[in-house]
Amino acid sequence: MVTLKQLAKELNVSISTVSKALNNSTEIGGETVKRVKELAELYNYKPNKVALSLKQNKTKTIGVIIPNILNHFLAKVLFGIEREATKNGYNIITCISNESLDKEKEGLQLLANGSVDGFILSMAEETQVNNEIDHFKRTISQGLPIVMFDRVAHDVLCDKVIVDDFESTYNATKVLLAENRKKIAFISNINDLSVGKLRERGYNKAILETGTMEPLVLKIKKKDDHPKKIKSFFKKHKDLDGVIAADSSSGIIGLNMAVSFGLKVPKDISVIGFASKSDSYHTVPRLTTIRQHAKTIGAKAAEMLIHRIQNGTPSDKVVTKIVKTTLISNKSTL
Amino acid sequence: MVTLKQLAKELNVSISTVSKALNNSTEIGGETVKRVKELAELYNYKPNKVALSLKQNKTKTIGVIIPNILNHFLAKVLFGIEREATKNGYNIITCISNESLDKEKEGLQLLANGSVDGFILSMAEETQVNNEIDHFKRTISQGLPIVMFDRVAHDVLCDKVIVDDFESTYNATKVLLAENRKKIAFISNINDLSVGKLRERGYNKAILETGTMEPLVLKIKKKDDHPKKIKSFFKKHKDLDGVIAADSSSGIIGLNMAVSFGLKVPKDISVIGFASKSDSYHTVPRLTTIRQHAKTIGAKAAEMLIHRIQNGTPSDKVVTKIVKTTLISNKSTL
DNA sequence: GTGAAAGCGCTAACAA
DNA sequence: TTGTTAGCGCTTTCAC
Repeated sequence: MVTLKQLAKELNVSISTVSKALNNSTEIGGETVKRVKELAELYNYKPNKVALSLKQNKTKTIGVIIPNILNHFLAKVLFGIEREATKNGYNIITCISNESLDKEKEGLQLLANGSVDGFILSMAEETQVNNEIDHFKRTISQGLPIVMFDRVAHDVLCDKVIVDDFESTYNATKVLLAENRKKIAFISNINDLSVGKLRERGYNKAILETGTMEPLVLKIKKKDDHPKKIKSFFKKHKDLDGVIAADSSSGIIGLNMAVSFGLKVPKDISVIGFASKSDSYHTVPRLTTIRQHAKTIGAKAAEMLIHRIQNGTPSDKVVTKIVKTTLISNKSTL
Repeated sequence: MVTLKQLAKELNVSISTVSKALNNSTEIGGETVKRVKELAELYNYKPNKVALSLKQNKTKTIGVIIPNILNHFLAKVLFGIEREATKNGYNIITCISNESLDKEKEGLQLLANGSVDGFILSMAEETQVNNEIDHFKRTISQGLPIVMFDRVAHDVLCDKVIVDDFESTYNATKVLLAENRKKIAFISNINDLSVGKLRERGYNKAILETGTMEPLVLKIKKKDDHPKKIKSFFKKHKDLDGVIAADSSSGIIGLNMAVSFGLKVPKDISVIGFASKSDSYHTVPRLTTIRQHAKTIGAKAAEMLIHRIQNGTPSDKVVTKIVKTTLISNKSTL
């Protein structure tokens, strides 16, 4: 890489002159500016990012700590973050915690050494289960702002972007009730997560409000064989006529399973699940889905963090943004 | 963040003494080392990464340029890269080209300013279609090594990690032929990509080798309604008894479509597709899949790049690694 | 209009 | 055993 020094030498001027010329300082004569710029262009000079970061004590880089990049929702949030960051001249360094508390801590530690100006993260499952939040607080008190999304810790004072999980399943359940469904189940493989619990509560509330129906919940563990679990659940409850799925795959598996049993969807049974558009293609008929607007969530989180970084917002002045879900009616409901 | 300077001041020693003490230099007396380490511990001192990078002229950071993070295969490769990188003390900065040539160039440019020690990338679709490779060559001649994976440019001299695309579909088609299938179609929504073309050729070869059968190919465009396209294709070819899908969703949609038509899988029709384990859950019966070992591909790519960075391998000495696919027989084939 | 010098945080050669 | 100094690449204040 060409440096200012080399340009200066070749032009027989000082380093500071070159620097000023390239930064369009009015101090430097027009002729000199021209000569400098031409040579810089010729050599494809780019200011060294590392030197700049050191000098200005900011990296224009955001640390993103994500529990699982194979989760379509989380990947899409990352996509949104990247886009917004790039738009604002920021890079992102990604750490994947793999749902592990230790890896999450490690990522935070590793980047809190001047590598990044702040963090965007969603808590690892293990972190939520153990309710560990000291490492977040420590990072913030070190002066590195955090924006949490989706799986957030309410006891950590920071900006947050969340989904209206409770309302989304409450409303979805209401839709099935309005279809006059009599036995609506709730299927979830994310029951250890805060968002999973909220979604279950939304469902429960709608069911209990009927006064006649009882919640019927299938909780699937990570290590289970998901299709198998769902299959036996269906076999056990032959009179099921509605399903609300809390995660992206249970709805798809559920619907396909129902079809394979010879049930007509949505005549015999309705299904609503959390899923993206491309996922909703994975069923015939197409799945009626709750969209979380993952990209918006990511973009919003990035926007909030960058705003905070650039304005030096006091760390006790925090905001929580709720991104509302949308119910997209496809052919798996009446 | 605490700096060496602050520690030195508080301890009444020089900065270099502190530095050496923390780096376990034998030059420094045991007592001093102890004092220094204790204070460093107390203040949770971490060497400033940026200063280190500047000093040592290497960042221990890898730039990853990926076309689309919502693609499960690519996301999984990224996962593999991240894991291997972290294992070796490297961070990754991710740029998403979104299949655009310009964004790919931009990402390369933006990070080739001292931000990273090298790149791992898969070409954007637009880049492949236009066959533009100058920006890669320029980056390499700047001294920044590149490792390409999956969608690679054969005319760029760099390390590569690829899949045995041709053989994978050739062999898969052979499997269906061995089942005595008489009308086997090939469905693809990635026909503009190098890998898509190779997969088609593998299928073609196997079909043509029968001497009696003709290739039957459905090419789906990005903007098409995929299920609709597949549906009408099935309607047009009622005697279809086998499907090879080149991408991760066509196989799933195809199988589910067949089931919804009342076909028995695999009795009436067999389906093989490229998909991950979690995707194969999205069909009933479970899809027989070609696994690409995405994580291995990512890990291998990272390993190769780091090796090259740390050993200063001459840029004309390159390696291509082929990661073989595996056919996982599930219930969508006999 | 141009240049010298300091300093961001760190390491390492050299001096004491 | 410890300290001084130079230097990584850059910006910016202050002299000239």
